[in-house]
Amino acid sequence: MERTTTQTAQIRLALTSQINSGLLQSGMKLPSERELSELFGTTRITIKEALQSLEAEGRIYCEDRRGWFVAPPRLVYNPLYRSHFHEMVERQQRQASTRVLSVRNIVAAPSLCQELELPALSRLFQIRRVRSLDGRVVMFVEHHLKPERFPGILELDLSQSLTGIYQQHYDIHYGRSRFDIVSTAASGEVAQALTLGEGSPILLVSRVNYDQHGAIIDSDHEYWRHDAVRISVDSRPG
Amino acid sequence: MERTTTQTAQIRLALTSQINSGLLQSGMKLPSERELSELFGTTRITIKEALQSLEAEGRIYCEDRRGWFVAPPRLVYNPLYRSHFHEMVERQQRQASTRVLSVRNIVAAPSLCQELELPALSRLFQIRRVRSLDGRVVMFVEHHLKPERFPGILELDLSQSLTGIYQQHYDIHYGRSRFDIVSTAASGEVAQALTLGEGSPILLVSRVNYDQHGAIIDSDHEYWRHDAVRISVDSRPG
DNA sequence: GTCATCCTCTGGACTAGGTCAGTTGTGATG
DNA sequence: CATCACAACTGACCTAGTCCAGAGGATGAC
Repeated sequence: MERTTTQTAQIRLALTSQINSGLLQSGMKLPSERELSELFGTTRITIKEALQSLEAEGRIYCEDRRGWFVAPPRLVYNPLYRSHFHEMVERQQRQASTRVLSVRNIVAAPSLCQELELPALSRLFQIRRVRSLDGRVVMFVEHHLKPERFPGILELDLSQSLTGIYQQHYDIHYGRSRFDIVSTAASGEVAQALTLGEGSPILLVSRVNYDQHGAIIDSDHEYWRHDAVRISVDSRPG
Repeated sequence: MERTTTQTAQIRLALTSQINSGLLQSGMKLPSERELSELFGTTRITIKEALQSLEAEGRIYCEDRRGWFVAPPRLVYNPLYRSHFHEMVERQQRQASTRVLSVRNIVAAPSLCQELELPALSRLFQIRRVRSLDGRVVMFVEHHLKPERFPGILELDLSQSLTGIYQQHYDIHYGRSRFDIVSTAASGEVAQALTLGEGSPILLVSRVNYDQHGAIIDSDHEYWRHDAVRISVDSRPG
């Protein structure tokens, strides 16, 4: 009974080398947990632990009751530019799509009032969308807009780029922006939208956007599948 | 047998409300997994799952064979300024410390050559350090410096701020910087240095630093405990 | 051809234990 | 009073299963 490393580490190693060698390619399905447990002569719990640590590394991902898949390369994303998502994705030779989940006129939660420097009990437009990369949902985003700046926006086709709509319909251009990144866990609607289990690690990018005159216009809360993105910031853009 | 939510979710809820209410304060130890499993009438595996999801959320953290603790507030960190770590921490009314792990003259790995725009097989100074926040190790960092720019630096006291040493001894000041953030998993030395299990989620901040003339001077790879930090970037610093 | 139905495969959630290896406090010993 | 050995406690790691619900394909009625 050798114990140079743990069993979990051995399974992890075996799978990573398969991926690195190209035998398991991006998007391919791994054998089922049951098959793997037989293959490695262990229990599903041990297999699951190995799989979860590879998931944490961003090498593989899980689709609920469908199986485990090799993770595609990360999307490179600079949150300083609120660029058109589709454009950014296409520049990286990938395919993007956006789906609107809901559109509402809500009373702002306290944390939102603070974030957008609003008085208590202000109203806001809330837009919830999911964005996919090569057919896989990678981000859930919640936008909150100041209603007085965007009359009638909720009637437009919001599966387009908001940046584009702002420019074309409201003559608003982005200026400064400010963002925070925290590594946290999916829960509730976020978990559901990203088809993740409750408690899966995700990356939350919260951004407050200012217009060309320095006034706050809206905020975004982007919940990214942690393995789908590489955040890249340059203090002096080329 | 009620099944409004899962058992895991109930345990998570019970613990979060205890933390929110202040009954469990920052840094306090939770009961052991065994105690909790008795308390909630379930098995250790289920308890562990709940604990891990709270860990992913950043509410609690685990110390190897010591127990689970309530996580302290996150450090706010702007990687665009390579500020003095100690200064930054103290501005946030926290306590910082740095420990040097190793100091070496190495042959650069291919990925490093690329990152620092070096020819193949270049030599580099490598400095490895861990940094603590209020006594808890929160970050493992690996610096790679161009040797020709820093003669004799390996003989200095490297538990100080590198930024300070650069300024005082070499008259080098930071200009532009560029950084990437990916959410990944701890392994090997990183896991050990941060006293994390293999496969625990961490935040890797990779930075390339340029001097006041725009020449590359060094790079850092910072491996952060994911629950210890909030990355915060403002495109127009106040 | 279309659509509902069923059946199989998947991971999700859970039980009920076990051994091992660090960590820590306690108490005896010098 | 310091120090060292030891026992108790901790999470790490593992076994060997059960039952459930969603996803997806095959099948068959219309």
